[in-house]
Amino acid sequence: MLHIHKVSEMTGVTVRTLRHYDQIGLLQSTSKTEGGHRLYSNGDLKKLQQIQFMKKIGFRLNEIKNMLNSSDWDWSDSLRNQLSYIKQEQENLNKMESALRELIHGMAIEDENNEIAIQKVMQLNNNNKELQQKYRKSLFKEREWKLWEKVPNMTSDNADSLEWIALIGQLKRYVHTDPSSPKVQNIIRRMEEKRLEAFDGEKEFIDKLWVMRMSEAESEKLGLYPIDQDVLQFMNSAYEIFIKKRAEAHSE
Amino acid sequence: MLHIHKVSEMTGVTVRTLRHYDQIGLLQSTSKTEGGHRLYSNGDLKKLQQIQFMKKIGFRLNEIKNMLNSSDWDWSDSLRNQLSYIKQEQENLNKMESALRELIHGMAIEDENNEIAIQKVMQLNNNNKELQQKYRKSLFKEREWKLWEKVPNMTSDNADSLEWIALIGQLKRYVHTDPSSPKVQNIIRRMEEKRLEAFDGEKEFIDKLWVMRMSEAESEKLGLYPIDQDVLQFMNSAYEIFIKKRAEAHSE
DNA sequence: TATACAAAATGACATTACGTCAGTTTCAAG
DNA sequence: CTTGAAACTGACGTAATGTCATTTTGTATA
Repeated sequence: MLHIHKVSEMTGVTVRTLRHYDQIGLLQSTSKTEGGHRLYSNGDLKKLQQIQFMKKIGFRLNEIKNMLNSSDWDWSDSLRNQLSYIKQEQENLNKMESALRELIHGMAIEDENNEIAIQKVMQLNNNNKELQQKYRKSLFKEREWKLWEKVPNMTSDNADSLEWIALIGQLKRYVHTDPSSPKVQNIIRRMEEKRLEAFDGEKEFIDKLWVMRMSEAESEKLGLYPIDQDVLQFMNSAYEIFIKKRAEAHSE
Repeated sequence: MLHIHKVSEMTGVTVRTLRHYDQIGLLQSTSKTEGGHRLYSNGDLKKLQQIQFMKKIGFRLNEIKNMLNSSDWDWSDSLRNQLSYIKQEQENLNKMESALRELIHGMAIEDENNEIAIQKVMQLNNNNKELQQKYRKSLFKEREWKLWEKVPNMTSDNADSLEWIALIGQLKRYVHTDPSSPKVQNIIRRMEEKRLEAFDGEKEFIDKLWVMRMSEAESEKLGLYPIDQDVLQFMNSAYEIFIKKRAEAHSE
């Protein structure tokens, strides 16, 4: 069990940052002293290492949080991913090196008209961004895959799960109608009710469904949702209307 | 002459970012159309490339601005620097690769007790930060060097410059006294007067002196000021007192 | 056991480098 | 001379910390 300063020292992550990660629930120390001092375990260190990598390839903290929290997470898988990423990065740097050399030499000779070389160098930076995107995508996909693997299981032995599937199916039918219509709002209300009463293995599924709803914007960029984009978007706006209406009802 | 969208396309820097750089005076397009559309020149592209690199190694935008604006700036020098940086980065990645391999293998065998390996991997990240620091430092130093190269020149043919040197010398003598004392404040006042009446080549020097004053905090971290740290710090606090007093005098 | 002092905590506000959006103006092409 | 794409200018928003002020906790020593 390590106290916060020690962890900071070992990993180079500032104390402030660790506390922030705790606050947003990204990395909560396994235990605390009576007085509330954070005590980090070995597993916490692993998680932190994960976080560092995911940050490096451009994930936002809340995205990282979602992915790490979703129980199924394999640290050794991730390490292999990291290794492969590094190798790609190496290649990229090699390209960068020759591009720079070219530019330097070109300058000596012509000193102008090297726009093309400049472009080359700068676009290699983008290359890097693309690389990050690629790895983000692959991490995402891996996770999605594991998620949907569970669905058939659920459907087979549980009436509740069947209703979920049904609800999504219904929603699908109304995709091109008004999301504030009573029919749609009823479906949403039912979904919200079910969400609240959910438990156990199913809870996990439903939470994920909700997480997906939340990160819809991001996922659109990646274009990899198993639920059709439009259904998700529709569900999203319908849900927002639902929440708003309920809030209004409450305040009266 | 390229319009903003084209530049964005070529370099992967967003349009918003380019406008931002213009706004803060970091990269103003060489020319504009009558209607105010930005037109970027070849030189602007070079500057942008510079900016990208300096950002990569961790400079803040306003630091970059200061360094690029200070007339003496050699693009080919910088390219060589970039090349050398890249090579170091490659080495770093190699280390990272073997550290990761070690970790992956270690996991298969013992599955615990790999704290040391984790630490290794994470500290390689810091290695990267250190590398950046190192290159920041070297860029800084190069610039400082060019700056102080000018001082003898100045002193030789200009009474004003001599007074500057003298003022700094005087300040040095009072370093361990009260910065709000009349003696010190008089020196500061004289400096401020001279700063305001400065012009031409000298102006450049004085501006730089002031820039240094401003970025004292940052430079302390780097620990590379040609003017002794304590003198600068002293000058800084004395100047702040001076400004405050003047403001009070005004408001009465 | 009391005391003192480093290190931890919490909370609030600041900062950097953009993104996003809204409303307006400019430009090039037909 | 119009018209649509692309540029412009604000103004406000955001993410991931940094910074600072104040309070608590843990431990080493008297």
